[in-house]
Amino acid sequence: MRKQEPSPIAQRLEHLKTVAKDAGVKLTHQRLEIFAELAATDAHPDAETLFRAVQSRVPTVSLDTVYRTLWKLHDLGLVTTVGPKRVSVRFDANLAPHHHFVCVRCGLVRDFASEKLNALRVPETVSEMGTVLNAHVEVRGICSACQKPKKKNAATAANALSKTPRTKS
Amino acid sequence: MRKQEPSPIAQRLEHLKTVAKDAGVKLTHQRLEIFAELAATDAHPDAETLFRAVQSRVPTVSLDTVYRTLWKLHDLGLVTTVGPKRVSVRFDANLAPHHHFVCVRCGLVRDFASEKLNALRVPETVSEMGTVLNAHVEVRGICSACQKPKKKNAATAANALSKTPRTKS
DNA sequence: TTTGGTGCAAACCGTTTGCATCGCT
DNA sequence: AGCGATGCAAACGGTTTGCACCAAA
Repeated sequence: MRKQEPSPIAQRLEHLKTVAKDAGVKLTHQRLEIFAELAATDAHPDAETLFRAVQSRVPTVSLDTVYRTLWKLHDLGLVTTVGPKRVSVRFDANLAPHHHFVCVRCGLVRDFASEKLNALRVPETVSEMGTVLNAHVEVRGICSACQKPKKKNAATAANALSKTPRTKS
Repeated sequence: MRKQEPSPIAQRLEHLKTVAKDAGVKLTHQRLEIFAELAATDAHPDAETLFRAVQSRVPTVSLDTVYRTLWKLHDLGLVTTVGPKRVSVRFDANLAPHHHFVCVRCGLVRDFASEKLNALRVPETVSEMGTVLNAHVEVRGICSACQKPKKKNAATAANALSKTPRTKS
């Protein structure tokens, strides 16, 4: 997946078709529209925003379908979600610069320190987006607890929420 | 979780006292307990988790107080939240490695690319936490739209959600 | 026909808010 | 007394789920 292609959106649609066919899921009109809408933006819309957008072209679509489609695409590894998890707000009293390890399976978030990473500089491009306050690295992975299926105490302190592990990748 | 330091927790509590006194907010028993609980962990608990923890020592506290306290501490700059915003899940169809600029005011999230940042390596410490899948940089700041108070189109495509801007005051 | 997808409405759950009370200054 | 903080319960809003219907294989 290099860049410089004329249309990453088209590519994404192509990828969608491949994966969908491969997985045996139907590519309905709604699903195509929803994915197309999402693939065409980098604004990381939420379900409702996508819903409204799609609705203007497919008036019969329902919000539920948007949700179901998005999670299905997520299961297929075609879309990701931003942030640690689709759950509650999480708080942090550590004001010192630090970074996050996020378990995509259980939602656990743990800090780690790194002088090197603290010192990283962001490209000037970002300045055009707004004033930078700070930056940190977010590492995604599977935490140790989640790797041993024996233990069920997945998140140690931050779970009790895993129903259908929406995780894919 | 080692504590060779003179205890960052104590430091945080000290900071809390200073800031609170300075801002003229009362440091009630509940607030102290809630903050202490949060300051003592790096597990980034959610409100309910903190609630349960505090409850064992202060059986009379209510979940509402935990919420109100946390947001108050947030307003005072004593705690931060993890993730883009305390709102809906946001989706992303961009599977290529990329990074995020997040506006802390309106919640806008935009992508930016950077070869250098793509190449960053995380310290080995992280491996102890779990298997690393990927890593990206999350930059926090104020987006251009939010900086001009004249325009009300804060998030351009990703808002319509700001009620009481919990941001500072 | 069988199966998966969709729409609708109700259920769920995390979070917020109105209001009366309580405690500190 | 005055005022902020708290607890309770109700309200809210985003997300999920059960169920019946529809469409494609």
